[in-house]
Amino acid sequence: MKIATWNVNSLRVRLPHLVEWVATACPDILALQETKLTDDFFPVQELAALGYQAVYAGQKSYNGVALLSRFEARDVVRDIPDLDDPQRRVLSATYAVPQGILTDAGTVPITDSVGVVQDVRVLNIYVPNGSSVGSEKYSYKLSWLDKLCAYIEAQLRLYPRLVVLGDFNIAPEDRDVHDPKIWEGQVMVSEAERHFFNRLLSLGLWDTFRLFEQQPELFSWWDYRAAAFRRNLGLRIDHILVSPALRQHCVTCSIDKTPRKLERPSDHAPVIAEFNI
DNA sequence: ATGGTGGTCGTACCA
Repeated sequence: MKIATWNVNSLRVRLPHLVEWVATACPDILALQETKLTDDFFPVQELAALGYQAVYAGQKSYNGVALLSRFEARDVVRDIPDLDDPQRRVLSATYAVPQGILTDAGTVPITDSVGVVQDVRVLNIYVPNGSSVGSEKYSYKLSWLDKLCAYIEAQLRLYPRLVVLGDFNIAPEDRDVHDPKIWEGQVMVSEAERHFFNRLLSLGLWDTFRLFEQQPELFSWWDYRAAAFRRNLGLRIDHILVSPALRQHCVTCSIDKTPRKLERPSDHAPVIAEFNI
C-alpha cells in the first residue's frame, strides 16, 4: 500500500503532471493540497479514468484539499470540528485497505477470506503558510496548529492506524533547511512552529521520512524565484506522519523530484511512503 | 536592488 501527498498549486493547471505522476508512482491514496477550485469544478471523470475515486473540500482561488484513492472513502470529514474556519484546509476519511502483497506492479490484494481488510484513517492537512513571523497570518497559523494538535490527540485514541499527511509549512529540523542560518527564526522554521511539529511526535506519530536513511539536503519545496530548484535552495515541509501501528509496516518514504523538473511545475514535490499491508 | 516567480483573476492577493 502506497500513500502520497502533493501540494499541486492549482489542480486545474497541474492535472497533466498529476496524470503522468500517478501512472509511474501508483499511489493507492494520494492527498492533494492547494487544489484552488470549487467542488463543482473538481475533475472527477478525469481521475476516475485513472482508477481513482475522489473526495474533496474546495474553495475558489485559494486552499482546497482532496483525497484520491483506489478504495472507497467513508466517514469523510471536511474540517476540524472545534475550529470555525472558512478556509478549506482539512479533509479526513477512512479506507478499508485490503491486505496485500508488494510487487513491482504495486500492491496486489490477497483474495483469501481471512483477515483481509484493515481500516486506515487518513487526515490530509494544508497548514496555513503564516506569511511572516509576527504577522496576523502567523498568529492564525499558530492557533490553527494548536487546534490541530488537540484534534489529532483525540483522533489517535479513535483510530489506531492513523496517517496525518500534507503540506505542514514547517521544516522540523535544521537538516530540513538548505541554509539554517538564513532561515533561523523565519516562518516555517521558527521555534513556535517546530514546537507544534514536535508535539505531534510526542503524541506518538512518526515522521516516515526519518524512519529511513536518507541522502542529505532532500527537500519537498523550492521557491519559484531565484532559480531555487536548480540550486536546491529548498525546505522539507511536506510530511507523512503515522501512528505506531502503521510505523511497523512502513518500508520506504521518499521525495520524488521528477515532477518539479517539468515545464510549469508545482513548487512542491510529492512525498510517497510504502507499507507492507 | 526591499528584488525574484507563479496561480488566480482581471486587482491585488497569496504563496
